[in-house]
Amino acid sequence: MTVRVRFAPSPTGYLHVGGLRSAIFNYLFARHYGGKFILRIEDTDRKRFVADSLADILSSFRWMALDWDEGPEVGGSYGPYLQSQRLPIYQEYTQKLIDSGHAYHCYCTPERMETLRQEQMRLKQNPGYDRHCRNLSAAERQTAIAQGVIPVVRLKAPLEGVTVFHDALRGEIITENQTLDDLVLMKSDGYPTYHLANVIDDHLMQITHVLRADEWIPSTPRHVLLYQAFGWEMPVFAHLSLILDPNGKGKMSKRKTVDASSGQEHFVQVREFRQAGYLPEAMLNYLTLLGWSYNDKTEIMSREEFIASFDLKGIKASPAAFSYDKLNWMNGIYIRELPAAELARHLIPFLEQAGIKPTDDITTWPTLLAIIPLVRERLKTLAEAPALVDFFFQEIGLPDPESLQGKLTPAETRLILEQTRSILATLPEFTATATEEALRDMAGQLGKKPGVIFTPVRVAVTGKTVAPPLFGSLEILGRQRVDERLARAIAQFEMPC
RNA sequence: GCCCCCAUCGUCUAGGGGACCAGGACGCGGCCCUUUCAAGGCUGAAACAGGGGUUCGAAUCUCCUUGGGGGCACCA
Repeated sequence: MTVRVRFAPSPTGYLHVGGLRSAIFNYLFARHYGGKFILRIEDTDRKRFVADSLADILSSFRWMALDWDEGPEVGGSYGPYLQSQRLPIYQEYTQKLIDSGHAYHCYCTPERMETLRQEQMRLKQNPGYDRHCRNLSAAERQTAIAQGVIPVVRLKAPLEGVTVFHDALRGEIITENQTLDDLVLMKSDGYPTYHLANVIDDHLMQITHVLRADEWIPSTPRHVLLYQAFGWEMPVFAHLSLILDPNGKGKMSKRKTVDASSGQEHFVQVREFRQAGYLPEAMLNYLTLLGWSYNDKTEIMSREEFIASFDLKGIKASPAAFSYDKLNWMNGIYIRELPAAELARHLIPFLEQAGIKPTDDITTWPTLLAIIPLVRERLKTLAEAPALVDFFFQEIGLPDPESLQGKLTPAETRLILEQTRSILATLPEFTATATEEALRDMAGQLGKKPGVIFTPVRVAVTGKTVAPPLFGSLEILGRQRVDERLARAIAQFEMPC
């Protein structure tokens, strides 16, 4: 039997990082066992439908290189893979349930359901359908139909006994049937609910393993009831623990937040991570290790290594808090491991978005490729690059005198800048080693520590107190531009402030 | 309120009766390297939620308590 698993998002919003992790687990599981990874779109809620969310899901998958074997845009022999295109199937199977006595029409209006719910809350009873229509007489049914009420179809859940299912991660989960109510299977708009569509499709698509989020555990017994009503064999269930907010309090938020103390933005949508300059490889690595582990040592694993070793045994049942700190660290590692040309290619869109055009004017401006060795290990995300390298590609503003000075006096600063300018102007070769040697000599002659005199030069040339390594930067900027920037910095000290 | 799930350093985790006065990683502190910032190296602080069992022996098995999380829609 070949393994067949699915990820089944509903297109009600952009793909969430929690959903992505479920997708990754399914994907790795399928690839490990040489099975099929199916993408099915559960678009049965017409009210919450978001038009471009399907496109977002697909593009997020492509970005992550989670290739699906069956689903939208690739097809497959168990389609269609959009539930909205499978309505006749659900109707057919619903009728079977009605015919076999496992389901019934319910004519209760939304208004009645609302008052019922409020009454139950008032009496501190458990909310749930009171089975009002479960045993309607023919006359009562006729009256409702005559009034033009469009019914829903409900499952006739057993009133006593227990429903048991086996979760691959947690063992037996037993539910008292009296805690289950008669859930809606078919809505009055003719669309199935998740519960019905999910069971029918998993069966028809021959899904062997259902790896889905923890939050589905409470409704699984109802799914089991449906499998039993249809007389179908159940898939293996494995419920994945939830991802918690970084503080460990509650399910990870659906909206981006900003951490008050660190200022770190807490992204939640896959597209946000992408825009913030995280690499898909890092996301895959981090997310897989959030809830699954290989051993007590390994932190960095490639996709191939994950595929080779991923299975249900390594999955933890307890929820896990998302750590942006650790993701940042890991993303930095992946950035550093990227070949220079590859990193440059990744960086270009981020630079362009910041108004930097690294490909323009390469005769007068430096090439991105030359800069990469200087900045590579300073990046945690791609989005940090523009602020670090902008001075290579565009003019800088007038350097701030206080930053230029550092701990020096204005007179000392000016002297250093002037001497630097004249020394660099006479250097036969404008290389990193030559400029460094020259400035170190100069420091010795001035009786200053080298680091002290590098500061004004750095600020003059880069406009920043924190910048890539100075001498490499000088070489890339070139003699003429360095000279111009030194001159402008010196001018700062010619007029009294 | 009712039902369900979970429980090792702040966080992610290793651990499945003796190999553990609990190992790794992120983060945090210190030192080294160093032109700033990083990166890197070394190093330090930091956990078995509590209480009953079972056992010669429990982080590991069991029960209870506590804590945390999730679910109770004509949403998925």
